[in-house]
Amino acid sequence: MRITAKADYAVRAAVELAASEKSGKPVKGEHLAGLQQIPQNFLENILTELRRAGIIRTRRGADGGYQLARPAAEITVADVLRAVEGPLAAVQGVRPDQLSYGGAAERLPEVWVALRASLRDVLEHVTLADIARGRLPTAVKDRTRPKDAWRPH
Amino acid sequence: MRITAKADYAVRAAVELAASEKSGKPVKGEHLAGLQQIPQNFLENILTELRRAGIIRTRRGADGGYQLARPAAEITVADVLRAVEGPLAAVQGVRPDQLSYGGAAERLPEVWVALRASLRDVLEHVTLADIARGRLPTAVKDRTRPKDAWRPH
DNA sequence: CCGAATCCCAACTAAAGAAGTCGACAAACT
DNA sequence: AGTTTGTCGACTTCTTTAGTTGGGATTCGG
Repeated sequence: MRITAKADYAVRAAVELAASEKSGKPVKGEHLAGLQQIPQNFLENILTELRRAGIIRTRRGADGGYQLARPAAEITVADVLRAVEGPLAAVQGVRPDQLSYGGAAERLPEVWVALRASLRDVLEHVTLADIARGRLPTAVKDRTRPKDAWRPH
Repeated sequence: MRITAKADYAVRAAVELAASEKSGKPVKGEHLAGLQQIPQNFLENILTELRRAGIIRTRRGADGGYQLARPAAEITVADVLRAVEGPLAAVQGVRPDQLSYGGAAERLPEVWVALRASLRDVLEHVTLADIARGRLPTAVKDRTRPKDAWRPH
């Protein structure tokens, strides 16, 4: 249940691209790395994966750089995470809908499926534009509101 | 966002213990391993962690074995997962409530907190008794009902 | 009190994943 | 042509995962 550095970097970089979407100009790797304090070489590896997934577009040469391939309001955090890690939730590398257990644990897969559904509830509804603009959707706000949401559990 | 073999084994073993709760007798490691097809030595390591976390009780010698330390209806899946892995969600090992980013990603921690909250929504409401008896709470059922919850995403 | 059954614990290992780094190469612009 | 920038594969280092092994400590039945 951990979010890796790679996944975190991917989202942060994508959000920065969302923020400079209106300029229309590509952002250079070096600049992007500086904005979010991410090791540049590592970041460029990640950006290449995002390009292969069709999330960003790139240009080489002077005046080159990275930019979103689609409007920021149409790219969700789930899209970015799936591009750099695989499926959102997996048990020992297997997707929860393909599991089958015997004995008393027979109904356990349903729990894993529900878990995945609740991840999707959040991740598929927050767009890069939402984060960049600081206007998070109610699906998120409602879940951060309860005082104990911020408890260090 | 993956559930490790260890976490999966821990929950399955705990559910089996829940199922034989009424017998009042401890279940042997070898038997438990057989029931869920888990490597016995590895399982016993895990069970020791569960004991140290106060989730199960053990007895040695002939007639020894493992049993739940509290009623199965009072132990949630989240309890078991926290016992064997750390906190439910962490970004690069840091709990989401302690993060802070600059630039356009400033609001990103709220997304991670919402994510964790939605994990808790499921995991803190399903008990071992629920799974063993096959009666999952509505918090889970509602999330497995939509047809696309089982889609291979 | 002896011996068998059972859990306890620390140490070890092999394989994979995480987090980067590096250097040569390919495209684009001036 | 030459500089700027992204592309790609290979490599490294460290940690985690998924176990295994072997001896030690408890408990019980006889």
